[in-house]
Amino acid sequence: MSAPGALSRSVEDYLKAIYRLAEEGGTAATNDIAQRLDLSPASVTGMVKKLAESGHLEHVPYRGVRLTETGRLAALAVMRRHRLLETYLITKLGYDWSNVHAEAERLEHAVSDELIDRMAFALGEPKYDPHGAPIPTRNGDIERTALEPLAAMEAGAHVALRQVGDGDPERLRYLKSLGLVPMVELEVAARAPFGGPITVRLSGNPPEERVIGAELAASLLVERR
Amino acid sequence: MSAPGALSRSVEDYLKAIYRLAEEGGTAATNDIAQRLDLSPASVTGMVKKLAESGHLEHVPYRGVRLTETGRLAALAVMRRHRLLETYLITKLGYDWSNVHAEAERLEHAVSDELIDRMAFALGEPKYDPHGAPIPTRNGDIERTALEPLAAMEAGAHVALRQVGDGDPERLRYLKSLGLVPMVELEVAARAPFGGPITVRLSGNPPEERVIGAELAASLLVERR
DNA sequence: TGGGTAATTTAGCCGCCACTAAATCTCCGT
DNA sequence: ACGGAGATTTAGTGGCGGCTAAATTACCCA
Repeated sequence: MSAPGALSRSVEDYLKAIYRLAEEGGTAATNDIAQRLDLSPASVTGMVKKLAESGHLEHVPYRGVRLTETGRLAALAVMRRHRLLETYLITKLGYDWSNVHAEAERLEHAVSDELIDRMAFALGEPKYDPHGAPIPTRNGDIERTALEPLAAMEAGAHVALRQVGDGDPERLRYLKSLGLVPMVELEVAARAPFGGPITVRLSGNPPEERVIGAELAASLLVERR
Repeated sequence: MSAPGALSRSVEDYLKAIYRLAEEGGTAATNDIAQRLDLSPASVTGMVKKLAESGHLEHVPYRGVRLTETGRLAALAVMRRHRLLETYLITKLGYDWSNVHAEAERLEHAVSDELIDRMAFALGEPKYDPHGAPIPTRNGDIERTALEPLAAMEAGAHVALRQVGDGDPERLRYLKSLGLVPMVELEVAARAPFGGPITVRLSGNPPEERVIGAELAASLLVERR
């Protein structure tokens, strides 16, 4: 739906979802894709066959799916659009970081590459979006970040918060209220055992402490200091 | 496709086309709609029936179509989105007025009203788009301009150019090269008979003359001075 | 190693929105 | 008043991208 020669909205959503799944867990299973896109597994099978025929991915029936280079580039183009849109909406139009996701999700299928490039220029060619996710370049290069979840850090670790998921507005509002935004420096003050909460100390004056549930801590990506 | 509770892209295109036709020539005939949207007349009949059932228009078979208030408001919402998008893209992102139409045409179906309102605010709530078309308000009010085509002016008439069509990039580039942009003051210097060209004098220093073909002159809307 | 369960695919379907071909209506001019 | 041209509608179809229900496959465990 974007510029000429474009893929359908559906196709773009599939490619993006498959890319993200591969990024996280290795192979993308039919079920995972269905869950991520809120579709029935049967629907996914159908689309996957079409995408295999169009050369966007390889499909071994009953096994899984892997993007081809073509598919990878298409997925990255969508992600570039999404992340630049989020950045633009927040920076230039006063959106709150907690609810830009939905708007970007619709626009990413409608904007042309020209518009995206103009936005990128207006923003000074940013490398990260406001949630800390790296923005792919026009050519499909993307920074391979080696971030770890906060949940994996041992007590005493010094880390910088680098990236948070952009999908859930409520969670984002909560994180912002805690001051947990990308680039904040943290020290892991304590870890409760058995999947309990993590306590972090914000480097401020005076330092403040935050207690973070295990699930939330698993979704915060940090870099060691 | 826009914000929640939205109409499909097709429906929005139909409503907009019908509104524009009614604005110009009174009733909107099946054939006119088909031509404007580049669809077969048979397709139009089908969609028109659906739109009648959904209460967006009244349809007297074999006669014509008229928008209901619901349909009118929906059409105006799309036009507001389109015109504000064009204004924003030109003003804030450096688009040329000759080719912003296609981009706006796609985006008008994807942007939320929140985004449009933010753009309007950033632009200072403009009343006209860069081609001179009035921008409907949030509430669906639109200025009823009483403009006449330049082609209808007699020799000696003093007019201001107020509005030009936004659809044809090449024509827009040509107009711009002639200095024929909205708000320019003109005097009709001469009219050739039998649908011949019109010569206008631009109020400048020194005044310059332009010869405009009849067809082009019919598409330029002016206001008497 | 044979089942049972969960994942996946197939089969058949539906809504949306186009299309062509054929039928029908309107209306104008003689 | 009527015949024909042109406009419009009906009938039947197709692609896209969903769905459910049923069949099939993979895999783990006893």
